Amino acid sequence: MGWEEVRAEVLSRIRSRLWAPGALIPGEEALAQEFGVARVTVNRALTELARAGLVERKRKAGTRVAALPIRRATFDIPVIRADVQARGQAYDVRLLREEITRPPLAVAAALGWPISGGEARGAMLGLETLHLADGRPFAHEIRWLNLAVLPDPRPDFARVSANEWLVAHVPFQGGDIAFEALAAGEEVGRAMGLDPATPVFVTERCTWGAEGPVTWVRLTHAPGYRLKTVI
Amino acid sequence: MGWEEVRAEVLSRIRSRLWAPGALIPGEEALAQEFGVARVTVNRALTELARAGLVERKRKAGTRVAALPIRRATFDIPVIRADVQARGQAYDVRLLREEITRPPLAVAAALGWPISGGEARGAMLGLETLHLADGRPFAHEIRWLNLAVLPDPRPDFARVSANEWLVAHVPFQGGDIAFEALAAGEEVGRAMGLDPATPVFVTERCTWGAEGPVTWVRLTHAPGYRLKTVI
DNA sequence: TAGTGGTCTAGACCACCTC
DNA sequence: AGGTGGTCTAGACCACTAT
Repeated sequence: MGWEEVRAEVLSRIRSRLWAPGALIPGEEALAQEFGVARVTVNRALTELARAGLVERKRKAGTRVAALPIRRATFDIPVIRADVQARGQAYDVRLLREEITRPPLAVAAALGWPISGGEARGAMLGLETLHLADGRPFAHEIRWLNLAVLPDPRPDFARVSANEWLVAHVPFQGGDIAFEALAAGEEVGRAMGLDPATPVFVTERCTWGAEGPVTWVRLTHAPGYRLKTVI
Repeated sequence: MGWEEVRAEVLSRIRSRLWAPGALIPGEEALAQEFGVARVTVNRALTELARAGLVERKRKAGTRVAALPIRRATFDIPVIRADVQARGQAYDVRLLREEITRPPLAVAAALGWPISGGEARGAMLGLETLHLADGRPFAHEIRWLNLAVLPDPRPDFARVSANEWLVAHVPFQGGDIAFEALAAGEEVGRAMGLDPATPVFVTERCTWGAEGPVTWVRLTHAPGYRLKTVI
């Protein structure tokens, strides 16, 4: 009996409500004995179930079936070029704007970028990019980059996607991502050839490295875009 | 040196490009020796990195740094009541419609429900629900339930949220989930008090159990909704 | 303080895959 | 066919925390 079988057995007991939500299940030692495996094997199985959100584990308190067995899903953050090519379409990028200036307040706030009044606020590299699939607008990208992470001279972002350059060259530690539905608006609508009122799927991402903010990105996807995953 | 330290060290070598994207890194045995730990400890660390999408592991071929270090994010599928209450708002539900009839073709197709012509297609339980936060529309839910998973008599879904009843009573094995941005439309707009053209964030979920389809849900979130997670 | 989960080790066998 | 990762075991110690 391997750890996957142990996990399956425990899972089935949870689903059959033999171990109901909120209930305490036997300790690792007891389960190991019952299943005839080493304790580490049970530990591995329960750790996986805990990661999936089906049980909650606490030292001394033991393992409980989650009161509300929340489902946890994982998805890969799309890399646009790969995404387009996976659909069998031709990928192309067009750099619409590139300038060094101070970012909007909302961007600075999200990144924790100094926003103290007037001149004190630092400049960032602002990029506006249109991603094309088979020549048609696929996504519109607004990005602000911390100049400190860029070499001098900086990469030619008209030729290299900023995202791909970053993942390959800038170590980063974490960030956050948010999804929402918005109207395209004037600026993006014009760039993508959409009515400003068109509902669009928007992804916003902040990334930090060891030495502070790296980049802020807002991706507006063309109508029809669906983010899918398996649970 | 524990497995987390090993993971951190390997991660730092990847980020510093000492081990560049696509490169083969030393085997577990070699790393274990270098770090002065057991091979299992290295294994644990590398397994975690593989799960995060930073390295790719294959037997015999060894471990490689991912060519395009895809970021993988995980998020908890929101449980509406918990979601609302976590915002410090009062939660309430209103059941707008409950009927046993044949689901729309799109729903049947998504679930793999028999759609052979006319009478042959089976009926499901259709629910339309409005979730309220502090008395204001928070989300609109359209749900189709496989009658075979329900007891007789069936639960009073005017009092118990279908979602919460399901997670507590119906074993399920998997499903998929998709997010998109749409216009609210006539029906949902009326229920939520929105202009039909309002962009809304929509979640669609299919769930299967051991004995076939369990449920199909379409959640329309009120404007301003953001799905957030950390990467 | 005592009990539970978290982790480590050394050795072993196995499954898979590339060579 | 051989090398690599995947897993198992038995025993041990540690860390956290409920009591």
